[in-house]
Amino acid sequence: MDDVAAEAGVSRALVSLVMRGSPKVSDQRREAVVAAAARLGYRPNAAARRLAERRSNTLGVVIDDLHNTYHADVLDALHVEAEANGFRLLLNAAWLRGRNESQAVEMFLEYRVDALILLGSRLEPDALAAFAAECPIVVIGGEVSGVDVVRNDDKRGGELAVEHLVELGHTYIAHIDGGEGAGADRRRRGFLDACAAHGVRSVVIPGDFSEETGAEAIEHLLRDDELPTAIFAANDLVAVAAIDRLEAAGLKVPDDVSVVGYDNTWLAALRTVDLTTVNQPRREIGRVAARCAQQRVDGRSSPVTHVVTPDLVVRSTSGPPSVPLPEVSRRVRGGQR
Amino acid sequence: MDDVAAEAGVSRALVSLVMRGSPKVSDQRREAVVAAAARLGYRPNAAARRLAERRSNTLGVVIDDLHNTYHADVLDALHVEAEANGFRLLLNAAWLRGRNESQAVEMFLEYRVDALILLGSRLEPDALAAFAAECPIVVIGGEVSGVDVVRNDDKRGGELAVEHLVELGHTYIAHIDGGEGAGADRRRRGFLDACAAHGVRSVVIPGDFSEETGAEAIEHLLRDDELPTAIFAANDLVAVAAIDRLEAAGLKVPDDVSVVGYDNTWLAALRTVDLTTVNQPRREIGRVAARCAQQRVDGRSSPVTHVVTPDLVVRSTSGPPSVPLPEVSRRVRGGQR
DNA sequence: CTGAAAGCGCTAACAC
DNA sequence: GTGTTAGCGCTTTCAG
Repeated sequence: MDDVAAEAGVSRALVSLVMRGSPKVSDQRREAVVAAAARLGYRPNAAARRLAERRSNTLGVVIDDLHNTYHADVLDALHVEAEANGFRLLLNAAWLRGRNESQAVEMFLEYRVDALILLGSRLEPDALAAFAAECPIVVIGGEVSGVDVVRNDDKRGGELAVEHLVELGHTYIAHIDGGEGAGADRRRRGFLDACAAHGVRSVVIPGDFSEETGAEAIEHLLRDDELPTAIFAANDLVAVAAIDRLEAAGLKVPDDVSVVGYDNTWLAALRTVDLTTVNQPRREIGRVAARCAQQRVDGRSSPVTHVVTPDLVVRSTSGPPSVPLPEVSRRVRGGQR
Repeated sequence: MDDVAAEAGVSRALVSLVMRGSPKVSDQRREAVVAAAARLGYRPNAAARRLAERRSNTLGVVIDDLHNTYHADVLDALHVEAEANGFRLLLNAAWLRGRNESQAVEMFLEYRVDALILLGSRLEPDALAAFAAECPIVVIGGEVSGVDVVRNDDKRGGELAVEHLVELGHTYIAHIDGGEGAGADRRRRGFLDACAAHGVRSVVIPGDFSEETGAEAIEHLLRDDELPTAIFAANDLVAVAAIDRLEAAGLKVPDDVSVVGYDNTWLAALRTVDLTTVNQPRREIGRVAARCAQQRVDGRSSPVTHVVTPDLVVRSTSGPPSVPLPEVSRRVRGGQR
């Protein structure tokens, strides 16, 4: 830095001002400094800067599972918003399916990031609380208390799926459960409540968020006397696996069975798949999370929970049930179109 | 740190030694220091440390496209290997499809990472060279010179696909090209060379790595008088889109047309898809890249290119052609199984 | 093992 | 606008 100052014929302080874009520098000198820096190949040292400054202007983002493309969309929005607020993003993935999440968080704590954003955290509440005492934390998609949380309204999502199917005329709907997965219990709750509210029969098949679950659930259903005419899966992957198994059994989707997923992932949008699914407004989630972190950095001390509203994306895996409908329902169906 | 030293009743230097795990500290004192640190909630400041140390013990990883799940696997391996060598990984995604890659790289340069790993870089050779002058760079999947490169042998991959199809008895094979995509030209080269070597008819349909390409290519082929009995797609996504379009046209895969993809992504492994595809040894790629970076940090100055060998994963989208085969070939087919 | 001292590269006050 | 003076929190060196 001294070298740059010498090269530009100014003081080191002036160089410092230019480097962080202060407005109170004359254009002439600014250019001289920039030119000198370029000539010398000077690049400010981030470590030194953050040591001298109080804050790092950096948000640490820990991603539970990089394989989940859903996270990527949230990150996009997060990045745009963070950038707009003068923050940089530093990522770290919690490899090995959550095993190293603490490590990832601690690394960022040592880096003294201004705030931490956890995408799909599996941290124990205790561990999370301990970390939250050191640094503002925003959890996306989680359910913990004591930290900021941004998530979609899974219960409403479950309701949306059921409402859609009921409107199509279905009267017996199955739900393939997501087990311990994030939001799975709320999705189930929404499913059950909506089924009860609309007076349709329902059944819940236990499972998790995996592909195997989808196939096994169908096996399970096929053993019953009566197959539901519609299935609401805990997420898109399960839905796709279920469809695969249904078709292997000679059933047509949506003619014989309708299937609805959750998350509106990249997979659901594939034309081969073209899955009707509940969409999480990822960009909004990212935006809200970034703003949330910003506010915590700016001093707000009490954590809040933001719930964003999901919506339904109707594609080609849902349709009216194949059983002949009574005249009345048929008219309703027509009105739907 | 002074506080911890006081609390533990030792010198600050000793605390420093303990914090970075030096072996020449008695267990007794070490424990005293650790306990004191825990009691005070002390956490070393990474910025201060890297300012004082020469190196940062950190590798910066820039990911071109987080939506590409292929990268996630490479990262896993990268992380394991880096960790084993005492390195930490810091990620940054080049959002907006390559537009911000320079920014991401510069950020890491300011952080003074020991080396940079670029996953799927789209940087101009000039820009890359400029960065490489400041910090060792390893490009994964690229093709540039002047930096370390780790990539799979795309040409061999193309050959593998053709060899597999020829063994099944195919005599007219189409290739849906990957255009400007990474490695696409080499895949095409391998395809053409192998077709020539085995004396089978070939046709190349231009495209890129997108889903649209797969569908359009099939439209294109359907307009011809004679449909190839097998298709080698530039990547898995294209292959899946092609299969979709083929089936929409009433053709069966693999009965009427065999399809082979490239990359062995998560998508190909989905049971619904079950795509025969060329597999890139991601873990090996990750491992080699980490080792490469390590060596550069340790002093090796001349960049090298590592080419790892792909292999074929045979699944259910490839099979013998439907046209009746002469007796001779039929026996070959049998021998294959 | 300790204690002291110097310095990593930068920012931040303060006077000029 | 500019130069000066302190540190930021840690590592490192070196004598004891």
